[in-house]
Amino acid sequence: MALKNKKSNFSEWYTEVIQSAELADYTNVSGAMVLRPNSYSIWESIQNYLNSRFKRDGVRNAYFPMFIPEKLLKKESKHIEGFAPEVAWVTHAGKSKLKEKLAVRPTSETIMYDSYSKWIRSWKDLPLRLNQWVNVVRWEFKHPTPFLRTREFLWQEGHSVFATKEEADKEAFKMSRIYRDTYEKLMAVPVLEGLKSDKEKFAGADYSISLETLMPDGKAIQACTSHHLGQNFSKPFKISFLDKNEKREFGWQNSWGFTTRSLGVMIAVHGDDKGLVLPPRVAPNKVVIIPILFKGKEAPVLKAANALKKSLNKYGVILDDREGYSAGRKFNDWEVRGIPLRIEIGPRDVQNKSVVIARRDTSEKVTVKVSKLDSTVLSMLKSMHSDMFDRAKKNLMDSIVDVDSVSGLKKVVSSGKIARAYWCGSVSSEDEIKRKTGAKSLNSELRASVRSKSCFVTGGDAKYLTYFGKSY
RNA sequence: GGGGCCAUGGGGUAGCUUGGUAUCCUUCCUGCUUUGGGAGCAGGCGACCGCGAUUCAAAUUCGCGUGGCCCCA
Repeated sequence: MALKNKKSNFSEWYTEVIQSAELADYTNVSGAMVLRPNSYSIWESIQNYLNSRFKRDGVRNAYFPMFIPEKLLKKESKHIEGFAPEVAWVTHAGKSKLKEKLAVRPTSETIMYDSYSKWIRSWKDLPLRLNQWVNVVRWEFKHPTPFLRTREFLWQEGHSVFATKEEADKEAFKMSRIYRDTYEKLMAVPVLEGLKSDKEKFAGADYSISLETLMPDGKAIQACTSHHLGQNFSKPFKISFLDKNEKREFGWQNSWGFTTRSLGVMIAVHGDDKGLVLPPRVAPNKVVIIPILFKGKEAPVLKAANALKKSLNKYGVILDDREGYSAGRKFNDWEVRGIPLRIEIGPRDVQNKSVVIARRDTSEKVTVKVSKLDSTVLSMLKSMHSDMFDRAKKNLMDSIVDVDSVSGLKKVVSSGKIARAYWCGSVSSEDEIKRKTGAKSLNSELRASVRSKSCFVTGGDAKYLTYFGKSY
């Protein structure tokens, strides 16, 4: 069963990869999908990585309820304004109507900060930095796509309170850095890090830092976000403390989240016409061993294959000793699932004390002596990661085009690329861009010099060097 | 937000115009023979999205619902 061509028919290719690699499945509820073990185990790799980074930094995990009373959700006006159209409500228990309807969390600022206000009394209680791994529900009416846009998804959301704005600022950028490492060092996905525009920032934030990248169909996608909330929530939620001078102050807050959308981005960026290609560091199983069995000569090959499995166990090895399937069939089975390295061992190899190793991303095959297997596997996994990242990075960079007019921007984004321009950042000019080109701002460079540059829309002073694109 | 297309075994499909007990491929199961790139032969399990209407008879026509895909903003 050959897959659709990724380049010419991305969305069908994407759907097919997800089905044939057994990553996810649809359910009877639109936009609610099953994460099958093949994708959930990748999510677990991401969890492990993020948890270790968070904990090393002093963040602790907790759990808050999924039901948020209506009046809590409404406490911060911009926040509820942004989320209201997508909130799913619980209104009944059995046949009886609830006195106050309950929101199924679209995000947990409001329920967490209600607790925070009770716990924080003194400067000694700060900083408070908690994270939770949960599901959230946002009842969108755009077409759902597995991982990329679903009505229920999994994420981690971190929520912190600091005594000063400076500390909060520092953390917001640090978290963005951790996310960037997760994409780039774990998943080999290059991203653009930058500031969201006033129009596109999180509902209730002072500013949002995001990571953005480009999908193979030429649409950009927001990969994750880290928000500085200022005192926008601490005031209505009364998160205040007595400082060292016995003065009552409101806390400075951040929230930051990383979702299962990242799996979709990774699948799309790295997959090819044979199926999924897993970056080695997220792959729960990095190696599959396929014994080549000939009738009457099975025993020595299987014995050698089992010995290999034992010696490579730390990489998470699958030994495919299923009977009745041809070797070629097994090759294809594991290629669809994206296992980074395949080791073939047959009678010829047993004789020579060698094996054949094939790389999933390049299809390159090498024969190595068993004595050098461990070091070869290690170095192949390493170069596979960096090659995958470099290829994707080059592709992303080649897709960025500088423009200095709205018509120029339209041309670039219509050709499936990302436009970059000096920009004033105003909501009105972003509305104009959207209307004339269908593109949105993605984010703006954190460290670009904009001195004496003028805005490509209004001609006034530019404040940002900004990326624009059609987007998910 | 606006417009268009579609729904048939686990996956992919034919049949629909012109109503008559559903086609083919694949997966899966059994057996034999195979295995260095999706093996072969024989046999087997498995389906018309839901509700209603028209009709002797509905996968096919009509209405409503549910779900999916595409295009435009």
